[in-house]
Amino acid sequence: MDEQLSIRSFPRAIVHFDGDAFFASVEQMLNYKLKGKPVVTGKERNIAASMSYEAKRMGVTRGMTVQEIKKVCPQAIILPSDYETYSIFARRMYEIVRMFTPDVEEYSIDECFADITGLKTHYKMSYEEIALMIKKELELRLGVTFGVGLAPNKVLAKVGSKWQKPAGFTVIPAKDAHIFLKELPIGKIWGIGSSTSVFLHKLGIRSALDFALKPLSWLEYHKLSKPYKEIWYEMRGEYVKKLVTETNDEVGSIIKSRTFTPATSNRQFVFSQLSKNIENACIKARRHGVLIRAISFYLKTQDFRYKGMDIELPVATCSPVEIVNVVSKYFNQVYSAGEKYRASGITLRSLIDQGSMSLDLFGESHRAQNSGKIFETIDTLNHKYGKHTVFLGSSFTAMVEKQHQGDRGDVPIRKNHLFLGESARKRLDIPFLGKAH
DNA sequence: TCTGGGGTCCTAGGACCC
DNA sequence: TCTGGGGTCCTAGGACCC
Repeated sequence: MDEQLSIRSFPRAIVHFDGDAFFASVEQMLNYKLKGKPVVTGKERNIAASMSYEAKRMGVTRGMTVQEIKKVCPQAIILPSDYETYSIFARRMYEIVRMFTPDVEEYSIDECFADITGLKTHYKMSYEEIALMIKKELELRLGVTFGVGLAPNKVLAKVGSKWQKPAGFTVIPAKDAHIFLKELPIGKIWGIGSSTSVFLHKLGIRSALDFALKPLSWLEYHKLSKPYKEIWYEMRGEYVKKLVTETNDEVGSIIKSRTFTPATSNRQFVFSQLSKNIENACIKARRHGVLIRAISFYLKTQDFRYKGMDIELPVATCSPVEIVNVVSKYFNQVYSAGEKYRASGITLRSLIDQGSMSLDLFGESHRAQNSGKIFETIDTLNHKYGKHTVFLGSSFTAMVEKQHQGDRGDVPIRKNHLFLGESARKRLDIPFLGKAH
């Protein structure tokens, strides 16, 4: 029954570190009054994003609304997420692990992988002892506990780090992999999502072991693609998925999207939401010092259908005005008056380093860059006087309108005006920079 | 669980070229 | 002129992750 998977030597020692209830734990670490209490983050969205173990014990689960949380756990302390602080803790986590080995993959804000292969002689310790030593160091220095898995590869290390919940440590040698995989529904494996789970279920695969025991020809027959073959190899104890140890701070794309409640068919409102997303995305692009050569925008209908367009920009830019202009040209091809929309989003694609820009024959990119300079100045203003001090006229509705106040479709807003936000106007005692009509 | 927000990677298939 | 084969590049869309 417990047929063994192919037994191999232990060529690699991969460790996965997974911060327990990371956001909530960081909050508890920073404020001793929160220790031992049910802490939940995600207040800004009214949805539980991370819960301390005290809150979990009371029945708070991920995705629960604030009202539901208060019902099951009236003492819950609900805090807004503070990603900047969590990121600082994440960087410290990477640094601490790097004190032991340079081969570290910064996988996410609360997880990383480390390759400790070959360090046994250096530390005069077993791999288990080394992994435990790093775990202790992390917990001591960060004040957050970690789930840790040690295995011959990333997939099994992931299984290990989740095996025992708070502060667990689980070693999965290749020869024992079947013991763990037998207990695990296939959908719990990293990289096997709901779609593939359904597909595999139809083929009679229930546990991860069911999948691992199929021959490779079976995977090929059912046209499973490369990522699934890699997972299959790793479940059988092989090392296939390499650690990504180069830290690249360059971004491939930038996405900004926002849901508005309730869903609406107000064209101006939807467009201004999109405009605001474009502004926010461009702020991020400028912070990264990149220019944008292509974009996608989409609207999400009330019943969760996506409609969108991909557009190449005439010039590379980081100016939201350029992009809002382009989007306004195509907006009606996506928007239909009878439809209700619940969200809009923008993706900035084909990003290039600002330094590498060259002028075209007609000085077009020069114009775009100057426009970007204006927005760098605005970034400075916004930094000094508060977020959203200056914003585009096309975002006006999104900035000031409370949706419930009803349609304001009759307010004429000029697209390319910059507005000063409320707080700055008060402080500086000046009217709108550009007047709406 | 009727469903946030920000990302990456992979594949199929079309366009184009030799 | 017709036909076939093969390679590269690009994009749309799906799937998955935290």
